[in-house]
Amino acid sequence: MTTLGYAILGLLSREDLSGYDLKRRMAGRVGYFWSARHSQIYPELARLENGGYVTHSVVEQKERPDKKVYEITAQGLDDLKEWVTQPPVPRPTRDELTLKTYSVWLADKEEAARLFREEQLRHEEQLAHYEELQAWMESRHSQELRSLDSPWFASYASLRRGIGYEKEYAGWCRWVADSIERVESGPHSSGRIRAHSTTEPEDDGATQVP
Amino acid sequence: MTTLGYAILGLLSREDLSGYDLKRRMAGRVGYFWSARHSQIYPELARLENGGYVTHSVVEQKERPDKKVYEITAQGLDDLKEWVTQPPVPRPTRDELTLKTYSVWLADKEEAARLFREEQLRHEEQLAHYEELQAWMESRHSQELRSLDSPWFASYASLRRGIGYEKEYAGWCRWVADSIERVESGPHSSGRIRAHSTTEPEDDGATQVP
DNA sequence: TAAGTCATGTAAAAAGTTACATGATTCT
DNA sequence: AGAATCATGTAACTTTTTACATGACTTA
Repeated sequence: MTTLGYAILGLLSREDLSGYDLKRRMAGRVGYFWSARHSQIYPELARLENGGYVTHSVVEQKERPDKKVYEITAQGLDDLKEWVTQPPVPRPTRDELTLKTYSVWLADKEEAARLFREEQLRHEEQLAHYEELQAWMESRHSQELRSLDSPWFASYASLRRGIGYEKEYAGWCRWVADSIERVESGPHSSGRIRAHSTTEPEDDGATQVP
Repeated sequence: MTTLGYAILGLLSREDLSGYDLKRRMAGRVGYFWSARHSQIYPELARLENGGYVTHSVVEQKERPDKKVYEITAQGLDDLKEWVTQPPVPRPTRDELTLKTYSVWLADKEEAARLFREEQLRHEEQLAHYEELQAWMESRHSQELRSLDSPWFASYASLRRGIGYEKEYAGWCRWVADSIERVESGPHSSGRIRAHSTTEPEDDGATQVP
């Protein structure tokens, strides 16, 4: 079973949904931490059904195309429950902005400052959006948030991760942008630095910087 | 040009390296925010050379196999500089632990608490490792850290991102684990909640929770 | 009437992981 | 003697993205 499969089961454990519905959930909500396009969702649903994790029934609609509504099976629910507490398979981080940062010493400083200021804004906007959701949940679902068996608690816990992530990311962007703007017209070193100096320890392949 | 290509160029802008050296850098250092296996690195180096971004020379070694040492070209350096300040292509977040959290309401609470406690530890260990590097950089390279044109500044800025990320992640794990442990033997709601209650707004496909 | 939503699929390409393959030297 | 390191590649597979494909109905 793939992680995408569990993402789908996680949604179906809360409500019965069509492939189209799942696509929309993967754009917002769950999409904040796991996303997929419809071209990935439809084949995955077929695989899940083949494996006995979900079943579907065709719902005929007037004025709208018919749809296949998927429901999680007892087996699917059991598998999902099991998976939740298994340690996640370690995936390497891939963050393009941090990678750019690693080469920012080569870049035009004005453009670099603009980049980090822009990214700071992006993350602050996302944070504001999350905080709206948080306020809404805390006001309208304060009871359920305290029950570990409620999906609202689970949603809330995930949301808190998003909030912490965006807050930290925005703050870091601000720090980088500030650092660049402060020193922008300050003292300069003489161009590129290549070939390590003698004070640097030899590379043992694991513990060195930069 | 792929992001992996720029990751390689970012390393080669600092020192000339063989494919094997690059593989090691991608395991630590740069690997903290962009990683690749050697099976991806060797073909990418060939593509980069084909495009005129790098050149190589064979270095014969006694007692060790000969190696190809790659050097960045003027064109490669220009391209890298340009790329650094371009806004990163938005990539969807994929975080398996947060996805698991979304379904944690279904899980055994004792096992769930153990999971988040373990993950907290993992992130605290990574944080400790980063903070060692930080202390080392601040003591041995305090001058270069203030120069925007120094690769040490760039490494330091990237490292600060890693520190913030791990600190926030560990803190969130602790919060989840604490939440579960505090209420573990508290009041229970009656099993699964399916089919949304009437107080929930209809899904407009973008702004709803959970 | 043009754009957008609802609805479901397939195909091709790119990116990334795991496995296959080889061979010398060095450390335990 | 066996495991690990140095060194470079290819092949197969999985995952993800982008593009192709269709068609009815609704809103601007």
